[in-house]
Amino acid sequence: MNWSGQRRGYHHGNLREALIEAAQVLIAEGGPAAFTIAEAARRAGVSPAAPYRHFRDAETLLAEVALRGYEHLAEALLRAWAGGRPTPVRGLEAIGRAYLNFARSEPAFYAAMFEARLNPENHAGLLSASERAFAVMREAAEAVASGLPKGERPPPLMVALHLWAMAHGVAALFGRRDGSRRTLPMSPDDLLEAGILVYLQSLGLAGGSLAGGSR
Amino acid sequence: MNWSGQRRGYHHGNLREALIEAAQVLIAEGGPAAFTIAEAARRAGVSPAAPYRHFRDAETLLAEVALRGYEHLAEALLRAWAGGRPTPVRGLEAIGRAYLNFARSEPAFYAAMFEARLNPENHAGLLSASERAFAVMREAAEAVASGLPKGERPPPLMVALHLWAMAHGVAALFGRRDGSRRTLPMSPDDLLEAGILVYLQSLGLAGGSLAGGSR
DNA sequence: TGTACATCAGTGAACGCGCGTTCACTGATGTAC
DNA sequence: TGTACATCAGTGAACGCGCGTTCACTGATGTAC
Repeated sequence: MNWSGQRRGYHHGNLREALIEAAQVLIAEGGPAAFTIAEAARRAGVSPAAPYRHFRDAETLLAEVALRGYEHLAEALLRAWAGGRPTPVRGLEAIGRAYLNFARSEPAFYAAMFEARLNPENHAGLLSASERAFAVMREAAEAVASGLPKGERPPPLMVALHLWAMAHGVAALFGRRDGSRRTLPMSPDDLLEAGILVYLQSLGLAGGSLAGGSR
Repeated sequence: MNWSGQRRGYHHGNLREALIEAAQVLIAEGGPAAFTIAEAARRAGVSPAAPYRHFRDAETLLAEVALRGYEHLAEALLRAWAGGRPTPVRGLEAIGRAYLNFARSEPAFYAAMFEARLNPENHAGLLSASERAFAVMREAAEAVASGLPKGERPPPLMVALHLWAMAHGVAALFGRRDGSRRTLPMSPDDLLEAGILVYLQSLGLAGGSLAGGSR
């Protein structure tokens, strides 16, 4: 075994992981289109044929990055939710922040998940992994809704979808760190947080005046 | 001149437009990565060198598609807004619908605009074109805000950004017509409309109960 | 109306490139005995 | 502990491919006179 990532001669020891990491670097630098098997192999210090011992083809490697992305996102959202403590509303806001933060701090995962145009049918586990991530938002929406009087409860699934859409929209439009980012009068974080607050207030949660500022 | 698009011998007559259209078909089929100058030339019935009489390089052609996309989007949003008639709130909802509809009915424009990773600095006019599209949302948000008592007005720019983010999020996550689309208990249109309604209600507009349904 | 000519949008051949993938192979690893 | 051997993760050379782009060229167009 090779636990520190150094080469040690003919056998790499950890090539599968090294290739995934190299792919992430390439994707983070230039999007899914910038990832090639040949370049990933080069960066892992290995011949261009070596990756085929670990992945059927290039798209399979890309799908593995996307899969791990969904898993990491699910973990991050679950951590942010924190079982709905201190309150479900706070938890929902934290989920939004975590989503945005994930998009920014893991651009390779994010791009593999949402910009690579992978067909989930061709990659076992991709769809279910994305569903596990969404399930966290759904759970949060259900907890929030259940805090409302029975006659005033919005459909939790709808609330979860709105949360996802708002977080995704802010992340996609304003969350990029690179040059394509637009200048804004407020940080993406504040923008998203304000959006979630406005939305939740409408449901009878997260009271307080909104006029005149985002916080 | 050639007003019907047929070739007529050595000179194409309308190659620039034919290339842009071919590019759109390719992008609609497989995203920005599926667009190549060579294939666009082939589809326009022309040698691979011909495009260089009209575009400096491949990225410039792609940027032209994105530019036109922003222009078409601005037009579509302006039409939907309709000067804020019958009411600003209705106009804002119509803008949301139009945005979503644009993403669906013009997948090539949409992908060139948001998935091609074009740097606006490298393509004159791109940034300002996107700003013109956003200006419509901003105008709508200002009209909506000005209908509120002075002390309760949210920052119109923030409202416009929230609208954009929500519409973009729904379009990106659920608006695709292809296989990567997730199954939903409601149409993307209804989802977005409900989201906008919930949001606006919080601002003291668009009254009515939201519990139990999306409309 | 006819002709000479400048313009310029096309051609087609060629280039170098990097990619994905396959193949027979080789050498390191680890296990059975 | 030592040895034979199966396994399998690597090599490196090769392939065919399609791309972006350049170049000298050609032929259609339209304008000046």
